[in-house]
Amino acid sequence: MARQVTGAARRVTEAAEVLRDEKFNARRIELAEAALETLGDLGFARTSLREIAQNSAFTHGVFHYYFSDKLDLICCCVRHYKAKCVTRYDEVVATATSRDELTEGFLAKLAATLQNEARMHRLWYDLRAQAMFETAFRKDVLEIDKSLEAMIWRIASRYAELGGKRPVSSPAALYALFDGLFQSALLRHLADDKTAIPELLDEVRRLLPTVC
Amino acid sequence: MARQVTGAARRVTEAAEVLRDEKFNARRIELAEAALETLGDLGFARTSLREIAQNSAFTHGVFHYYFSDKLDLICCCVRHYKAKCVTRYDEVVATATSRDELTEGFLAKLAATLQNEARMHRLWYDLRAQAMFETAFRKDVLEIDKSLEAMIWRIASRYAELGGKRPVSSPAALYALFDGLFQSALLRHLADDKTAIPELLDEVRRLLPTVC
DNA sequence: CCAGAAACTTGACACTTGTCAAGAACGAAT
DNA sequence: ATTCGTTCTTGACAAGTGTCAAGTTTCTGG
Repeated sequence: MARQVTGAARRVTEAAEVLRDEKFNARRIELAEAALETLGDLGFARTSLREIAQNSAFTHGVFHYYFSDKLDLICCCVRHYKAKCVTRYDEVVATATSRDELTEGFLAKLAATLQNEARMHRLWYDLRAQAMFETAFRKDVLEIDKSLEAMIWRIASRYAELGGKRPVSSPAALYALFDGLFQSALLRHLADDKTAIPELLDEVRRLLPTVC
Repeated sequence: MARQVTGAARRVTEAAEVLRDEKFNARRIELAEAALETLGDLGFARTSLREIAQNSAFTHGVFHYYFSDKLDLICCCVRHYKAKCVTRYDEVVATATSRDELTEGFLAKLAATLQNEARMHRLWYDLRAQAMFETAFRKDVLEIDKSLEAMIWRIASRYAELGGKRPVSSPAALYALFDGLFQSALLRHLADDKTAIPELLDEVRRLLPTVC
């Protein structure tokens, strides 16, 4: 019986531990989300923990309580950010029943992303560049890159399938192409170039049938 | 005669002024080159004027003497850096007499660049990302981007010409494609991925005949 | 209700940063 | 040789940085 009790007691403590862990992790994500706001505004180079704290409901000490250091925080931000991005086009891919439908759905989301989430995306490009200098970022960044490549590949495959074809180039080349176009359009958009978005859409509209 | 003297005198002072300006500019470039060393090592975020000075033969004060502020210095670096890059493949384009020759020349230079100038290129990607946050960089970065696009276009046009064809996509799309591939290969190369360079070469070798 | 743990705040630390002023070294014209 | 403008060095300043320890509040199990 003593054994049962200790067993039950251990289960309870373990459950409590799990709960605490979850709460801890949920808080980390809250903090990461708050940090992303400032990071999107200022970029990695100009963002300090105090600035993050000031633009949020938290004090700068909390960040040190939940993260071992600044890099740990940023890494958590990057990882969290990933989850949001990768599924962006999945619904379009799942519901589209024709090439045109897929094209228009994709383009609409593309334009909306560029318009409304420019800050987050410039942060992504910033962090990807930082990963070339900072070893600590590399693993996460490479992983996200792979996920994005897979995301593009899902779109292209579906598009090809709807036309009874197969994509003509590799996942890597396709991702490079779309990522490059998006990056360039983003920069131009941020530089107040009103033609950036329409020209990106034109380009993609023209490109899709030739690559898939 | 008095007029001639003052005219001559003015010519002399003007000549002296031009000389001084040239000397001043030459010094600025020296300093920019020294700064590029450290920037390539540490990236924009972690590079301070003092660090630049310590890794060079100069003291940190000189930089303030020749540049109005840090951004001015970095801008000068970016502009100077541009001149080097844009002509990298011109010789290959000019001398190649067949598609194969052009391909192999291009690939060789591509591999060498990735191998030997990784530091400078990661700096470029860093600065391009910074331009999304820092207005002061945008003009120069957009200009360099245009030059690089033109550079890729020269290669593609020549390649197409040698096959009696024309490139099938726009300059923008072609640049996006190659830039995206290069950027991804660079990150992998810096992460000690030995397959990065050969896989890039394979990809480009496969791609060239399909786009031109 | 209360003790002890968890969550958070505050303020201080050591250090780095960009900037700049004061002056030294240098060079050239008089 | 002296004077004057250019070039460069040095040291200082204020602001900002990541980090952390000490203390306060809040929560929670008994």
